[in-house]
Amino acid sequence: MRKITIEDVAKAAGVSRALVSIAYRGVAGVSESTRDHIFEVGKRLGYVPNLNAARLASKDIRTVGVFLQDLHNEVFADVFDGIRQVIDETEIQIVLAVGSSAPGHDSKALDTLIAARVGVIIAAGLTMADSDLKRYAKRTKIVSVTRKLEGVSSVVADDYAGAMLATKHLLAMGHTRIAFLANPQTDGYLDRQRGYLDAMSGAGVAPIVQPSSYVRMEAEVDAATLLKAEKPTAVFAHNDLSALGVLDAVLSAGLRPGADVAVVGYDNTSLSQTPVLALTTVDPHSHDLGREAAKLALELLGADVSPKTVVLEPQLIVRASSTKSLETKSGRPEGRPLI
Amino acid sequence: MRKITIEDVAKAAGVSRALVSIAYRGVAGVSESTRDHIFEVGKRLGYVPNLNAARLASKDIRTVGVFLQDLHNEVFADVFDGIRQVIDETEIQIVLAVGSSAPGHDSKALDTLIAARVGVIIAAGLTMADSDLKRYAKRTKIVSVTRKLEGVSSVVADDYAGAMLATKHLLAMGHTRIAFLANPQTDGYLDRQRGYLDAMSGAGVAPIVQPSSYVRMEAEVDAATLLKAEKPTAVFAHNDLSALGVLDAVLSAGLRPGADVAVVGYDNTSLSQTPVLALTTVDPHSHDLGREAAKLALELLGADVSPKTVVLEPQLIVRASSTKSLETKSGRPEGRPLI
DNA sequence: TTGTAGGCGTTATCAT
DNA sequence: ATGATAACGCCTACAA
Repeated sequence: MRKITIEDVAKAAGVSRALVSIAYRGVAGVSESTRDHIFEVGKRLGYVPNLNAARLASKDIRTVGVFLQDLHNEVFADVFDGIRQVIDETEIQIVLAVGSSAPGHDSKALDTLIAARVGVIIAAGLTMADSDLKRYAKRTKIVSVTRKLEGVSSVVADDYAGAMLATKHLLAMGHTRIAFLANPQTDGYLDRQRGYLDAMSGAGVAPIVQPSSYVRMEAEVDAATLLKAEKPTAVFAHNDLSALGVLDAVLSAGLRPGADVAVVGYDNTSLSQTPVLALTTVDPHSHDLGREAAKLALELLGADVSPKTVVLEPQLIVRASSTKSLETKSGRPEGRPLI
Repeated sequence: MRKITIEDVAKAAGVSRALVSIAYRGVAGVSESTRDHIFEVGKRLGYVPNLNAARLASKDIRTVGVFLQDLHNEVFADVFDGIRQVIDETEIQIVLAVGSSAPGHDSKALDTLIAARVGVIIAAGLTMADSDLKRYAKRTKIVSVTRKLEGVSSVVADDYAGAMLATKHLLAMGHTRIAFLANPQTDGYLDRQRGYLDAMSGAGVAPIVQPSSYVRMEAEVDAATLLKAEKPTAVFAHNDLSALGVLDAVLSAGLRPGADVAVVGYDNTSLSQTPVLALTTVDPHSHDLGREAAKLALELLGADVSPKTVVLEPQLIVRASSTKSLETKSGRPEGRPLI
């Protein structure tokens, strides 16, 4: 089955290749009648434009590249939904590249996007070093999502403020032994930790920081260590996935989440929204981050806009996992306790 | 900053374009010394091969397209990991396209892949009609994952057997009022329901089927309806995400999962593995499905292999959510009860 | 091992 | 509104 090309359609429709191209791109320059005719012929022949040829020939790129750090973390699915919602309203195409929980995978993914000659890259969750990211930004237009860097257009939630909210919530609940389960210190995401530290010192309470990772199982182990060594009455995890690990550790220790140990996550993934887990968390509005990033990317695509940063206000979502008074079994509007 | 091309590298290195091409493709035909020299020059100039041009020019495609139904369902992340593990060992590129929980999105995604002229498509979780899928299979080489269809190469777990295992497990636990929370009847995935039905009729027990969807929130509502109307002592959900909804509904009804109502899911996503949820489920070995699919795709890429079907044996994973005897608070090897 | 030249399927510029 | 014709950057025989 030979691939049919624009020429086949042109010949069959009795017009030039140029007209077929114009018709399929949806730009002005064809009469309605011939356009309809071209489409009819094209459909009959089963013509599908060759994107490779199109991208090679076209000057102004009609493609945005999207990088997502990890498909196992639903945050990135939320971000992607936002991106797609905006992009789908245009004629622009998306090329997707994904990393993994392993570091170093992200520069490989960016390389793929660059090799595809996308007009702009929306990168969500980069963990490469600042210097590397800046080097990439020099070669290509980049919109960084969730990761802020001077000189690079970025769309972020105010993680510092979000972490403040979460920590202050725990302080207000009367906790004094509040631990922070941290992400790797080298990944460029330290605002949550800073917010926690400043909220703690602002209240004159000693901080407890337990280093951990992005993997739930490791978070569980680290949380178990933490519980045994520090006996905190509250744990604030750097994201929802890790918070799940904390819940596990709390249960394993024979304690009751929400009652004996308050647990707070970050991201407001659908996981935390589940009544079974009822995880108190901070909502960075991931979907909106994606939307904003896409809008910014579209601007970038058109012209050379100077770097811009969009910051969204996070929101604290209080659920049963951090609410001691909720330890009874009675029904409640915002979720249910675990125990 | 003008994009630098293969010609720039050739000129700077004092060789022909062909040699540079050969060098970068990693095929035989260059002396080691000149290859090193070419790479050195290329790196200095910041040369990145243009994939669009490469794909346009090359006869034998070095690209596989991957379609994933829904980024919000971790099963597809597992499948993708398996695919990538195999593909990453080759020089072959992956082009990714994703659908959504909304139907009809998948044919659009496949179109993108076809437009990118990938050599073969690995499609995980297609929900289009059989007839549509067959039509696509006529135009392009397709490996269907999780969805089996005659005449199309596919890699699947034996869902019928898996559902049998799950249902028989519940029967063995002494349940007689076992309900099945079903996926949409139009999506091409009915084996799980068939397995359930046959296991039930085999035991001479009346089945209870509650239609539902892929969205957790809807599953929760449907499960609530089910609990009230049928008062089942066990619910087998078509996948883990829906099972989570069932857990929610059970708790909302003031019942205890595992003790009052046994809950079983399907997929063995990391969600179900979490001790907090401790969800009994069926493991379709998603990662292996991805691996097998990738291997098959690589074969297809090389030659015109006739359609082949790979079937993996699923495995029942028993956890606390379906084990009545686990309703105490004592420690246990496989997870912990919810209550 | 190295170089030459034609072609891949579009887009874009310039006429008409 | 339509058509002719260079690019676009790379691959691939083929020749040397």
